[in-house]
Amino acid sequence: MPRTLFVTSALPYANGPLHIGHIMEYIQVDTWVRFQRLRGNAVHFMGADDAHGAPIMLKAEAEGITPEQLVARVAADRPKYLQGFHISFDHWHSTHSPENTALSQDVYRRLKAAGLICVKPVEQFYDPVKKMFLADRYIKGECPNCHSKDQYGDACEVCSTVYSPTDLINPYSTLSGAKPELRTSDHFFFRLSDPRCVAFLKEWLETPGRLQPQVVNKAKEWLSGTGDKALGDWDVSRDAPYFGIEIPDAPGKYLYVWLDAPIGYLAALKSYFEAGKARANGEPRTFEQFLADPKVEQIHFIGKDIIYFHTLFWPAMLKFAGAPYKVPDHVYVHGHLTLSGDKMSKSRGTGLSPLRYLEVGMNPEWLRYYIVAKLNANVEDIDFNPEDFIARINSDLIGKYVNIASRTAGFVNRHFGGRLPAGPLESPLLKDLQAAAPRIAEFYEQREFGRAIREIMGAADVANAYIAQHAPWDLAKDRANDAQLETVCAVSLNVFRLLTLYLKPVMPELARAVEAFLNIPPLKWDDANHLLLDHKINPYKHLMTRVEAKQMDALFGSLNGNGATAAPGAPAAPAAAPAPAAALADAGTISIDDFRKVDLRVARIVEAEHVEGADKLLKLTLDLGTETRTVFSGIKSAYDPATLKGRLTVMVANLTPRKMKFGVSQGMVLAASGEDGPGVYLLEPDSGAAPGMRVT
RNA sequence: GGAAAGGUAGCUCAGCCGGUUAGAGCACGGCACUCAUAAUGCCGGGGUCGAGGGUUCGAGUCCCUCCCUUUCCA
Repeated sequence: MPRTLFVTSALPYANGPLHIGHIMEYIQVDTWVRFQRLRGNAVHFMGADDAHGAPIMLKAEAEGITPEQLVARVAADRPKYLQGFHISFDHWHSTHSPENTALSQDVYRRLKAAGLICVKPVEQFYDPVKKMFLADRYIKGECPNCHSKDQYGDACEVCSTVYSPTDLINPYSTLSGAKPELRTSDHFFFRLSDPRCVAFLKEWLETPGRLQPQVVNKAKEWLSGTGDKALGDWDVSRDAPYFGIEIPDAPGKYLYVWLDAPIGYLAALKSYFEAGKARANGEPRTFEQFLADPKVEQIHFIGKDIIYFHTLFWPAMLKFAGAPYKVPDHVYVHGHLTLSGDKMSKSRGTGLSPLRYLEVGMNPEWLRYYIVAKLNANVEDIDFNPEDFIARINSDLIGKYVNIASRTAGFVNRHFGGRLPAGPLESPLLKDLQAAAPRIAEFYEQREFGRAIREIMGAADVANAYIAQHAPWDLAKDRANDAQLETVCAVSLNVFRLLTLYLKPVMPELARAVEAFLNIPPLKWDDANHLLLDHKINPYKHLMTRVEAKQMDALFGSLNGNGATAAPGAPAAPAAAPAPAAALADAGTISIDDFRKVDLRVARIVEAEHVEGADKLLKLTLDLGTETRTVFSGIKSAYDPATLKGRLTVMVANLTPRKMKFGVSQGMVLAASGEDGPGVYLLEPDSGAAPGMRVT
């Protein structure tokens, strides 16, 4: 009996392009989904942009466009990535959509009717200039503990003290610079602490097989916390102005983005049904019928950073909204991707750019294979290591797997007119490999991808030893050996066919090429039960190329070259320019798109001060028009802080913030300097430029 | 400060409920082979399994303490 699966990946925030972390998750889900399809299960794989919230509203404002325009622009960018890495979503939608508005308001009304929404006054900082309430991250001030300046409203990055924004000394809005005032406003809360919710969640969490054990432990920690760790009610409203969905019957109040975001899963599904795509995919029922069916498995893949929302709020929301809403059957959590052991920046996506990966012409299936080979069912981070990547791809895929076909297909074409014999093939090797199908399937099913790959590559090793042992090149020297030669090649190519099937969830395009080579219809999992005999194959063309070190250089070039070694916050980023002529020759060229990635802005130095204990750094406070930044810059030798105040300069505004001994540097200012002689010269725009202007 | 996960060969990782000389792939050395876009096969060197205690006939595997990494929480 085939299963029916409604599968989602986490919705990416629509304030910027997809980064490698998203791609890693998509590769995991896509592999699992493709495996399910191969097995004959019905899969409806949904994705969408998470389009609401203050950050998007403010970013759009800073760019002088509407939030709608911003999310539309970001959405237009998605297919490049999804198609590029062969991610087979059945539908992609947005939380900024009529479907999501209707569903979110519906869920809200039902929760309210169930008595699970309450109103409480909340006192919060308000920006009188921007005329809006401020989330903690938009408030800065002096740490009440260590008195470091410019600390965020939730915690001090210097002394790690945690406090609330109201504890800050001399707080200011990072949006306008204004002094925020405390104001009170009514907020709506989802009563997660209601005994009904707690009882339900306990049961939901403890259902065997639903969640990974580590995830259950984590969620239960939150659920059963006492005292100040007790599970609190969830503030689900925000005051206007807010880019989001209006709360029914509450003018000026909007649903918090985290309420409508997961409902976006359902909105995508609804849109998919209404567009007729579900029907085209073999699902005749309506959206409501489908959703309400307890046999439909609702499965969410997410990263470990959002366990909280998906194991507490989300199931509780669905449960108490009632039919046709249904609680998730599974939430599968994965770890993050690190780059040679270093954490990648989530927001900036530095490190490994998926777009660059595609642009330098690297094969997307290499990355799919590499990531899948390292994934397991645990909530563990996996590491991307360039040398390891090259070794793994070249040795596993080209040296072992593809090589099996490459080294035997020639004989079949030269000696037997491209025809495989009628058999039967009595081969323990093939028998074992066929017998491995259920085991490998179970590994895929359980998301133990690394084990599946080990099993598959182990078989490839055996096959190569088999070929070496039977030496078809020796057999080919004498026609008397034809029968044996034919058998060796037929066994080898049948091994290759089975390995291709087992790898097909990971490398669909390669599998397609192999199917063309073998002249067969698309492989399904059940095809492991029989062999390919008495069959004409096509001439072999090589199926996959090796990774070259220079491709990795191209992928990471700009990072390994100078960015990683130059002290962030220091001026002149490209390592203290040597002889200019040489530097120009060595630098290579970049595209205009590469250049556009650098967000250069005019900034006014509103504050410049010495840093105690630092012999090169000055601490600069920069006004960017819409916000202020703190930047540590190595220009102490050349400038007296007093002379810098009020001057305009140019800064890199989208540089990953870097924690330094003295605080966090949120960008860098540009300055010229000679080879090793003295002198650092701060850049300054011509008169008329204003803080926040882009430099292009 | 509390919690979780992890720390096994140069690199990336396996090692189920404790059991004999700790494994694989890559890298490295030697040999073989030449069908395959130098791919493949065989052999080999290489690990005090983070440190220190303990339980046990026996511990990488269980218990305690500590160190390091990453993450979460207040």
